[in-house]
Amino acid sequence: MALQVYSTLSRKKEAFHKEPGDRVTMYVCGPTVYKPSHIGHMVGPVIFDTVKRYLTYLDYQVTWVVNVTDVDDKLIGRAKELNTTVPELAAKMTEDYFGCLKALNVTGIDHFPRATEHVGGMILMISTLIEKGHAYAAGGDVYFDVSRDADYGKLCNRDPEQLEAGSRIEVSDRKRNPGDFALWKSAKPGEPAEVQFDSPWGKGRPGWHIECSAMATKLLGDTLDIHGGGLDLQFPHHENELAQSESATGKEFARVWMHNGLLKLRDKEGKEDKMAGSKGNVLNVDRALKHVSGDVLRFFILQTHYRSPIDLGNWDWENPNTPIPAGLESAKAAFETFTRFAERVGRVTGTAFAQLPPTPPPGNATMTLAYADVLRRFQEHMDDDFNTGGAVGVLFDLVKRLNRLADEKKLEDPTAANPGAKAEFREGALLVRDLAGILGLTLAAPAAALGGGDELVSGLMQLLIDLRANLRTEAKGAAKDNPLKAALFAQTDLIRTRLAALGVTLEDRATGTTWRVN
RNA sequence: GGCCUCGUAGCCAAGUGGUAAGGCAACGGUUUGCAAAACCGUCAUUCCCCGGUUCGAAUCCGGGCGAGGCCUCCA
Repeated sequence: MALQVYSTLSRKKEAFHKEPGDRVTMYVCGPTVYKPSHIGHMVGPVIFDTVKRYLTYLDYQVTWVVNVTDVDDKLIGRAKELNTTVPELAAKMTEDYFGCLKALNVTGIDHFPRATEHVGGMILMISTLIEKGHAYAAGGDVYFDVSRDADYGKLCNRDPEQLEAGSRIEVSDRKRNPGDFALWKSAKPGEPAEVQFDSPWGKGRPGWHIECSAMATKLLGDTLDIHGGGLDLQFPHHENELAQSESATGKEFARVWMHNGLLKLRDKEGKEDKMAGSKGNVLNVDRALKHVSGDVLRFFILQTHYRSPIDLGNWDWENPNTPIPAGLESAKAAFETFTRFAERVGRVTGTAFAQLPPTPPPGNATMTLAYADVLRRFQEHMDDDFNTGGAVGVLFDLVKRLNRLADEKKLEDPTAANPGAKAEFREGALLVRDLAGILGLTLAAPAAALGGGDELVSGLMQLLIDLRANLRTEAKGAAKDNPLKAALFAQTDLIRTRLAALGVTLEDRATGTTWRVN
């Protein structure tokens, strides 16, 4: 089955319009950098990063652009509150955003254009729109004329007439129609000079929608292959982008429109809520990362199909005993299957999971029959509109199968030589690594699980483990009726129980004892 | 009011015409000095309800009930 992608514009899955080897352009609306990112801000980046990874795996040449809105009302307001400047605030919050992307292994973004660096291009596009009669200047503002756009509303199925009936809060008397939207906003009294730009219509700054149109066109051309963003941006943002871009260029703006679902959660009473600053139930990425790894956050997002709302489950967010929502706790527990497996690969093969040699690119790869079905199922899911939830299920199946193999053939037992089974295991492990890689999951144990790399901690742990190992050897050697046997085991159990109370789990294996911080 | 989603086990979730993936939790078992981990097994005769189409429906159509998003520069 070839790749199918759902487009909001047609409201159905369509065969992807490009051939492997082709260049693919992708534009996704990015953040307004005025506050630290919360986990909801990561949903889009994780999904589209995964889209790019899969397209790249299929041999497409993907160029991905995400804009950074570094001038707007919220930035101006927030900078004033913090007694700082808009550029300083924007720079700081952009750094925060980049840090979050890195933590979630979002590595595929090729360009991050800043709105303030492309004002010239926006002015050019606005001028074109005025020349073509699609926009008009009024008192220092410029508005897009919705009535001159015959197919306005086609993305979201909106009727411009209906918009008039709606209660628009900011009905400016400069607008000809209530549905018209600002392309250029004149500077207001008291606004700092740094948010004022020169234009043919006087000092001011660009409207929100025009920045995406201008920057996407500049960096990727008139027609995008994929335009993405959150479901909440469908209207008015994407509708307006589409209208102004097609009016300016006369060409189709985007072949495929992809919209990701939003996070949802429920309070302690079980009532559904959205994450919003006004409710106080915002989970910043920084805070979430204190409790779960970036891998887990990413895994959590990818368990659900990207077009569905992502359910965080119940969260008593005011209670310090429930620092993260139930859904994340559950994802954390589930993901340990993978991190433990990755560690096991190290024990079986003698090579750390992350250091496994690269697999030749698809096409050249000779997948043995043993795992061909796994790869096929994985691809079928991903080909079906990037069904990452189904793909994750395949990954679980594969890991279970390899664990069974390792159990049955005793692959961790150094005395049981079994080169054939080991080779089979190793090949499966490579596939796990590759498939997880397509999803952007590293499967690395979080640093915190190993004591944060603290040498003193690991030294002390090794001391305890060695001491305990001596006690265990003594105890095992003691005769059944020797009271010392029980006494010694009581001591080894005491160490383990006390460590557990501190959040450290000991695991005794044939090859020795390992430890982890929960 | 208009536009658009969604309703699958205690919880999350895939499946959109051929007889219900996967995960969390729970409970048995193997293994272990005992644990942990891993593995095996149990856990929805049924997919919100009522009709219809069909040889066949969780999937399509109509109606109802319930939840949510957007129409306000919220990702």
